[in-house]
Order: sequence, then structure tokens, then C-alpha cells
Amino acid sequence: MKHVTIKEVARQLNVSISTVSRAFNNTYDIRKETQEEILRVAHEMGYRPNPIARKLIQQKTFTVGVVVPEFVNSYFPEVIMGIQEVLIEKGYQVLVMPSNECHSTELKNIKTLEEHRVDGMIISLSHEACNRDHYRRLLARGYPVVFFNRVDTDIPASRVVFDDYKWAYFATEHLIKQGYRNIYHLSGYRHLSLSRNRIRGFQKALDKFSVPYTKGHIIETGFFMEEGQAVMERLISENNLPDAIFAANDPIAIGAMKAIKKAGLRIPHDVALAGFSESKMAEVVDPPLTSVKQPTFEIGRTAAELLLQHIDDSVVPKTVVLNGTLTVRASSAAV
Amino acid sequence: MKHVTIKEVARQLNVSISTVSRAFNNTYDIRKETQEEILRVAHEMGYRPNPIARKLIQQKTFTVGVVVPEFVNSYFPEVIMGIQEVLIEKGYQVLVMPSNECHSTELKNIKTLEEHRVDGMIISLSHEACNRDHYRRLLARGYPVVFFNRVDTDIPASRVVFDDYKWAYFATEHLIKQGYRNIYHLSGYRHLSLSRNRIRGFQKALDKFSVPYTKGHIIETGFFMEEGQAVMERLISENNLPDAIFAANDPIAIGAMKAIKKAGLRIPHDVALAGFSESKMAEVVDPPLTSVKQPTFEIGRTAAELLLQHIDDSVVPKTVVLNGTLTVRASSAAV
DNA sequence: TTATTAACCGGAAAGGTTTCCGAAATTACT
DNA sequence: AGTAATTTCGGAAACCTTTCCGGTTAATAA
Repeated sequence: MKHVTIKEVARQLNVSISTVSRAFNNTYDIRKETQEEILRVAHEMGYRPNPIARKLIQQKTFTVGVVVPEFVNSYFPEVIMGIQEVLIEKGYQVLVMPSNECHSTELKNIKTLEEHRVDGMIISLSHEACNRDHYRRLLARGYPVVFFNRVDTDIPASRVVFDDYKWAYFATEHLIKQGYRNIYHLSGYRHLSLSRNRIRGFQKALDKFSVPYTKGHIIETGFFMEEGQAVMERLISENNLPDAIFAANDPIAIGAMKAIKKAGLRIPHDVALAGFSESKMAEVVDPPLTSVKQPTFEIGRTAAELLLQHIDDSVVPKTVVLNGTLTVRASSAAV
Repeated sequence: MKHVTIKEVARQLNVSISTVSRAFNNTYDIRKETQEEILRVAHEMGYRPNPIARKLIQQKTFTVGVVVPEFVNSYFPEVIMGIQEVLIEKGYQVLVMPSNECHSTELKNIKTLEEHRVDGMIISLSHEACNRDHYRRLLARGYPVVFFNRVDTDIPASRVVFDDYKWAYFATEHLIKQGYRNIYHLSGYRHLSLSRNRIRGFQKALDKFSVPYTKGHIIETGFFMEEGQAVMERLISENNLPDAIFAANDPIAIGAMKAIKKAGLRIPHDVALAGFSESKMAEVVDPPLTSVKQPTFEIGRTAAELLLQHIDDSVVPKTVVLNGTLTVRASSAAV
């Protein structure tokens, strides 16, 4: 439990602690041989600089905070892997905190991270509507923050997002081209910019091909399977059966799938399905789910790289939008 | 970017910094009114104690490290949620680091965490065989460590594990009782104690019911879908078709399922399936997968609580084994 | 040879807290 | 009243580094 300190190393070698420090920080003003000797002995003694003391003096923590709304869908774990890859590589630590889709715990997390002097934050907003002033204050003070996935376009920060509009359009277009005409959209949390963009893409495709729809064709859900299932069950019980469904993410689509199968209906014969943000699940469900694939890992990587830029030299906020692919599977084949 | 310090608060109020410190630490030797006044003014000034300075002096970081082999299956994210729940509640921070199933990066992570003076660690070993001396040294120095899931019974530390033996037995028994006789086990990484226990449970059930098997009935795989699929494809191409398969986890089982379906075979008619460590996937695949359910969240919670005990007062290592349930679904129905 | 420069190193401050020790002020006790 | 005990607070050390400033020695230039 006892750690050897720089002082002990210095005494052992009969040099000053500043010299030992120089050896470890590889500064110019130390003789090569002294440095090597110090490093050697220090290693023998098992000395390693105390990062906490160093953080205190350097006013830099080499830690970045990540706060995400949830962990149960595979989306966030995947982008976190991407984040970790580049950050750990650069010697940073990654502090992951879940907001559980709750604005107040999100804020609490942010404040904790701030207190702990993290060098920057990577954030995906919780869906709860909230006051974003705190983020603005952070940014105004020059604090490096980058948002991803759940972003607020009113906040002047860097962000990395997916081209939701475009790919929602393509997914819907695909359904239309397969001949479906009565298409519903299960939209996720509607006030999220990501959901709004997917809704816009959905509508655009419908308009483009002159497929009629009403407000009722867009149904708000959460982002979880249970909610997709519940909505679908309601639709079925109301005898209000669509041709096809475009869901805002895969869990929603899979929930709908469960409801459809449970009702004894066939996919895609009775109702076709397309999802979004392809999870591993899409290819294992039956029938396999047509879905838009997001480059989750890449999203994490670029968010991390963007953050590093902000940390190193203060660059102007920029938003990078990433592209995806549409994987067509049996759930949306032409009947 | 500038933070207000205890010194400024002290000067503002014309008291010493020790008094301000006392106010925040709620010690006995401060007058109630002084404390309230200090707290009030400090809050107005936006002062919050610098956790780094406090860590340095207190020799305690209120941080615990978690290192897990991977993030892609849902198992680890789920237990991490459990861990976070109790630890964050207690004011701890959680540093999650992936070892990517690689022993050397695991060791590197451990050392990083150690350097950073985390108050304790929660670890699930990577599958790569490795030298565990470093853990022994840690433990010998009284460092609080608790293992879960992937444990080494030779290391004298607390652990929380699942009763793999028992539930592998039950799963196999279930298959036998359904009338299957030629049962294969896809075992995961074989040298893991968890895998060995599942193998033992598998064999025990076979023995108990006098179902014959050979060494060849137990096939080593990894823990991912692709590996289950590959093995199953091989079995099929070799025309070596089992009645049923008991897989060491769900991804393996689902991989096998993909291979079976791709070959035009039916489940459970041609080959039945049972999995383990129920993931969300088990209920959405088709046919739904019979699987043993582990209380992942609970595993995380108890690991965290155990660790807290070790941190607070040094208690003797204990291992708690958690129970599960067998969820029977269509993939293993009697033909 | 002396002056100038470069290389190398030690001392001490600084970073922001907590905590020990002692002192002053207050209260209680005889 | 005087003394003892208690409450409340300030000063300073400690935690472990990095870094600035200055000084010594050796090397180079004039």
C-alpha cells in the first residue's frame, strides 16, 4: 500500500528531486548519463510518478468524461469503445457516466466531471427536455466539449452526428420502392434533433413519391423494444394495420416484430419492417431486419479526435457528419 | 476556466483556510453559525473543493477501476450498470477499461489504475492464459480487488460468480428430458474456470442420465457469434449432426442457429439449442432461444458492495455465488 | 588569460487541500 | 474569585510533483 516517492529516489541517488523530475520528464537540461542512471535506479525502486500530484501542479488531468443516456442498447457501448480506443492510446483516462435519460442526473454528472477537472467531455444528451445554459457556460469558458448523437444545434460546440435525414429518406424510399404505401414511422423521442431529422427524411420520401400520409402515421415512442412492441400491439388491436413500418431504431423495430408475430401476422407479407442504427440484433432476428447501419465505432473515434483537437489548441467548433449504409434484409422484401 | 479556491473564500470571510475546510468537512470543532455563514458565502462565490488536492492529501481517490475483457456482448455492459449504480451512489467514480481479451493490455490497465491510486478494482480476467502474480502482489499489499465472472480460484480474493456448474447441469438435463441424446457442448474458452464448470455440469447431467458422449462432444469456441457459427458449419459440412447443442453462451448459440438455418435445417426439429447467460437477444431470435439467465445487474451490484466492504474495513475474502433461472423457449421443445 | 556561453543541477515556490498542534476565548466548576 | 475544562479557531506541516530562478562548473571564444 506504500508508494515510493520522488524524494526517496532523490535521496537514494544523492541528487535533488528536481533532477529526478527532469529525468522523468525528459527535459533538455539534464545530462544523458544522469538521466539514465536515475531512470534505472528509480525503476529498481519501483518508483512511478504520482499522477495526482502531477495533476495538481500541472492543472491538467489527462482525463475526459463521457456521459451517455443509457447502456442497454448496444449503440452507446459501441461508440464508447471507439472513444476509448483513441483516448487510451493517447494516455488519457475515460470516465463514463450514465445519465439514465434523466436530465438532473446528467447535470449532476457534468458538474462532477467539472469538479474533477476533466480536460474535456464527450456528451450525448438525455432525452428529457432541459435547460442547456450550463453547457453554454461551459463552452463560453472555453471548456472543450463535443456532442454526439443526441445534440442540440443551438449549442455552439463541436459535434459528430449521423446523417439521419438522408438515411431515413433512403430507408423510406426503399420501403416505397418495394411497393408499400401505408407506411408508419415509430419515431423515438420526438423532440430529439436526431428524431426530427429522421422524421423529416421519412416525410420527404413520402412526399417525393406522392405517398399520402397523415400526422397519425408518425407515432412517438421511446427507444426501447418494449415501447415498439406496445405501440404495435395497440395498432393491431385497433385493427389499424400498416403495410410497412419504419422504426427510429432497431429495438423499436424488433419490439414491433414481436407484436406482429405474436398476433399471428407475417413479415413482410402482412407488414414489412425497417429499422435504424443497426445493432447486432438486426441480423439474428427472424426475419432478418432491414436496417440503416451507423458507423458507431467511427463515431466514437472521431468524437474523441475532435475533443483532442479542442484540448490541444482551441479550434473553432465544427460538426462532422458521418455516413452509413442501408442493409436490406428479408423484413422488407417485396411481397 | 478559473476556479475559486479555499484561500479566496477564507480571505473573503476573514477566517483561516482551516476553518473553511472545517465547514466543508462538517467537523465537530466549528461553531454552527460560522459554518453556515461560510457555506453560504462559499456557495455564492461558486467555490467547490478541488477533489485533486483532496485526493493528494487524503491518500484516497474515491475512484474504483473496472476492467473487463470486452464490450460487444451485452453481458459486461449490464454488470457495469450494476456496479455504477451502487458506486456512484456512494460518491465513487468508476473508471472502466477494456482488456480486449488481451492479457498484456489487461496488465497495463491494472498498472495504470494502480498508479492512479484507485481505491479498489473490480476485474473480470481476459481469457488469455497469463501469469497472475501481479494480482497476488496486489492482494498481498492489502489492495482491495474483487473478481467476477472470469475468476481464478487460486487467487485469494473476493469474487462473485454464477453457479455455472448447477445451471449447466439444469440446461443439459432439460435437453435430455426433451428426448435429445446426441448432445454437443460448445464450450467457450475452455481454460476459463467458468467454462470448466459449465463443462462439468454438462458432463454430470449426461452421466446422471446415462447419455453416452465422447471427448468430441465438447468443442472449444470463443465467446462470439462468429465462432459458434463457424463450428456449426463445420459440423454440418462433416455431416456430423447432433440432436441438440448446449452452448456456453447465447452468442455462440445464436451463431450456431444461423448456421443451422442457413443449411436449411429446422430448429428444434433437426437440432435443438440451448444457450447461457441470457442476453436480450435470446427472446428475439427465431425460434426464441432456451437459455440460462444470469442476474447480470445483481452481479455488478454485489461486486461493488463487496469491494466497498474491502475498502472500508479490511474483511476476509469471500466468494458469493449467485443463482439464475432456466428460461425454456421454442428452440429446445420436444420434437 | 579573461570574458562569454552552454550545460547541468539544487533550492524553493506553487498547486489546493486536510489535519495536527497549540492558543485564545468561552464556559463550567469549586 | 481562580482554576479547569471545553469550544473554537489560526498557523503550519504535509501530500508529491513540476517549474522557475539562480548558481556552479566546464567549455568555448577572444
